[in-house]
Amino acid sequence: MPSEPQAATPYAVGDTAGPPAQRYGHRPTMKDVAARAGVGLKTVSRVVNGEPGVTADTAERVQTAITALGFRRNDSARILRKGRTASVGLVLEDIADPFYSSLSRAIEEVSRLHGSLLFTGSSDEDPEREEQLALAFCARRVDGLVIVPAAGADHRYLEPEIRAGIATVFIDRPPLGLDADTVLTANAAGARAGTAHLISQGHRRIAFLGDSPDIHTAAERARGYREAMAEAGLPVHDSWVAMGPTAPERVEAALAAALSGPHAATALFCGNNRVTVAAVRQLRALDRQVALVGFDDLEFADLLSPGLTVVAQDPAGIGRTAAQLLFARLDGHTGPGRRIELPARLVMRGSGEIPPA
Amino acid sequence: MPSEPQAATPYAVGDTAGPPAQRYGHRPTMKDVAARAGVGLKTVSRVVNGEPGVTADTAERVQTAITALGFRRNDSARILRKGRTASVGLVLEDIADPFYSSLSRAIEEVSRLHGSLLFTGSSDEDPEREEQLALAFCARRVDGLVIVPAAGADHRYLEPEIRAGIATVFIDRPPLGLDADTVLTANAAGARAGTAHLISQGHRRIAFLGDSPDIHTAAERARGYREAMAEAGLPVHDSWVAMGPTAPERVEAALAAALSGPHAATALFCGNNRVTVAAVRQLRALDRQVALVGFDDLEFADLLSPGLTVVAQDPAGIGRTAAQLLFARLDGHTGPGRRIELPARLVMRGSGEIPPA
DNA sequence: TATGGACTGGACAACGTTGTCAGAGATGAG
DNA sequence: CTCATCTCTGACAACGTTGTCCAGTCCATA
Repeated sequence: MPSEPQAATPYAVGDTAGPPAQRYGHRPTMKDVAARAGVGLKTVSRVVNGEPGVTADTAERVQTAITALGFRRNDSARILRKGRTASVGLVLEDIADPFYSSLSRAIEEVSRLHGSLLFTGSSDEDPEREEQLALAFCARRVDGLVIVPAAGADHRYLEPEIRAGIATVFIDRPPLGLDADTVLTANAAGARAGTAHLISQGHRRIAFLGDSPDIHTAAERARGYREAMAEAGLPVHDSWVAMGPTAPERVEAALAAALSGPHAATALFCGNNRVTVAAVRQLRALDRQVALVGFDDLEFADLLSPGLTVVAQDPAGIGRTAAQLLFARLDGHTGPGRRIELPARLVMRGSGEIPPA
Repeated sequence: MPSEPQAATPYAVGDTAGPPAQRYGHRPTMKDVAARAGVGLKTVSRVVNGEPGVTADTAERVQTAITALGFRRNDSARILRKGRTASVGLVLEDIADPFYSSLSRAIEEVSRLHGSLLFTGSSDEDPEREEQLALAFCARRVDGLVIVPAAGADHRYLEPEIRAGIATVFIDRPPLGLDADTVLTANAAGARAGTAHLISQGHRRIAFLGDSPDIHTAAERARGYREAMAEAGLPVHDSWVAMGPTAPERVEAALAAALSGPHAATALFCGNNRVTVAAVRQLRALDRQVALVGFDDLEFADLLSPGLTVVAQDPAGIGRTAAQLLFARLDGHTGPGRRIELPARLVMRGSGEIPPA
């Protein structure tokens, strides 16, 4: 079984001793192709790139040599020479999260249309790792960056990069200390709509369980919740609001607190999909039917009983929009950062329509 | 709004006219740093790479110049010189599919420990796109490739690449026409176990709904199903087996066929998660309680009623194992391709334990 | 036959980095 | 004081590609 060494410095080219390029069992270069075809180096380049100025006859000789040697153009060298890398870096929280993987896919699609490849890295909500990843991408001279900011990250570290021309778009959460293109969901409005929906079903005591308030989306959703409550003239009891890490045990504790005591809530607004999943599991375990609206849609939401009422985001839309902003900059657009908010959509499936007990 | 041009050639560096490197608002190079610090070029290189042989005093002058100019080493050039790129390419079917995104995350983690960055691309089950992506990664001189073969792809196109030293690992499905490291789930065994479980619950007429038989995993799972049936001495009626595209409408039709007529099946084995989701939805719509076992676990499987019995794969394990094989090769391991099969696990949650009607 | 133009092919420098090697000072021994 | 040794530094070539530019060839025309 392979071993598992610690990386000295993550994201740095490993320091192999000895002469360079040794580990490749010799890669033929254009020079080799030229020698074999009996033509000049530049002629090979022309053939490879489909440039005009080569006789059909010569071109064919070159082609033959290329396939015979198994030549493949070295894009590293090409990149070095041309200055554009046709690649984009994507830093997000966790590619295994369906929300981010949908988003990633949308970015990939748009990138493909523009001929770009995609580097992806997960920050795990760690600002240091976000920075390492983003800067490693910059060192590779990606043309652009798409970043889901980690909680608490200060993005001024990107200033030299952006000045140097790396197009940068932030998604899901705004950057800190920087003006840049940003694509967000209308988190507060969505949460307000979700909460208002519960109120319209007759609920007066509604709990909010969300992620840490230093995560922008979590804070915004909490704000929307409070606004909706205030708008309806409803008080918010301390025991109803829990914000912090979303590990299932934490959610269970928060849920137990919210649903007990003299001020027991009759409905639940869950700040993200992890909370929703944990809460639904816990309610199932407790065998309690409590009204619930979650932020973020889930694949099986319609198959639960009752179906899960959610405030759905549009991850693919966010990704697509972000990528479009990015490539617009790469195509020459300049100007101050644009901020686009995509609406969230209330999807009623039953759990949010349970009346107060 | 940004425009959406068609890419001339996907994954090729865009042809910008004019002198190269123009779009960067000048990136300082080591030469610039050297000039500013009043030292030689190589000294800057030494400082940047932490090589010995530089006085603390000189090093500090260089550091100052670096931060003043916002210098960042150009890894493209470094790569060109050193020959190793510290990057890995991952080609899979669809990064938005939770199975593949978990897998991707695991590969990313191992890569990070080895100091490598990850290129990701989705083939959408199109062999041509798979090849385009893989070769584009090779042109960037990734050190290694991890590939989920698209249905019907012939992988001999990779021979020159592998000969040239690009470590290659196939996952989820074996390569065609090539000997290489491969990490698979024990698909047939898993499907056999799942089917046998239904049989042990008293079912005699069990349907199999799966993906196209030219997808290796689908074929293997079908084989496992047939083996289990044969082992129990049970016939397999034609109307029970449907293999093909997994769009919901197709699944609905197949399911209707399997559950009707004189040979109506009493239980269902679903060949992958997309089929399972479609089938569960359809059964719900028809309001029928039919025994069901699915291949692949689903996030909410325990929250359905009844809970979903599945044959669970271990995507993270597959990804981790594949990445370990890959880096073992990069660390010098040679020899013929290794083939590792990871077991699938039967998880009983209720839907597979419904008795025959 | 000479001349011009169109076309083809190749020599050369450059992209930004790193490996090699040799030079410049400083230090110590004889 | 000289020579050897050691430490630090920098000049230079090379990685594989592409842009520039010039030289040669071929044909048609004056």
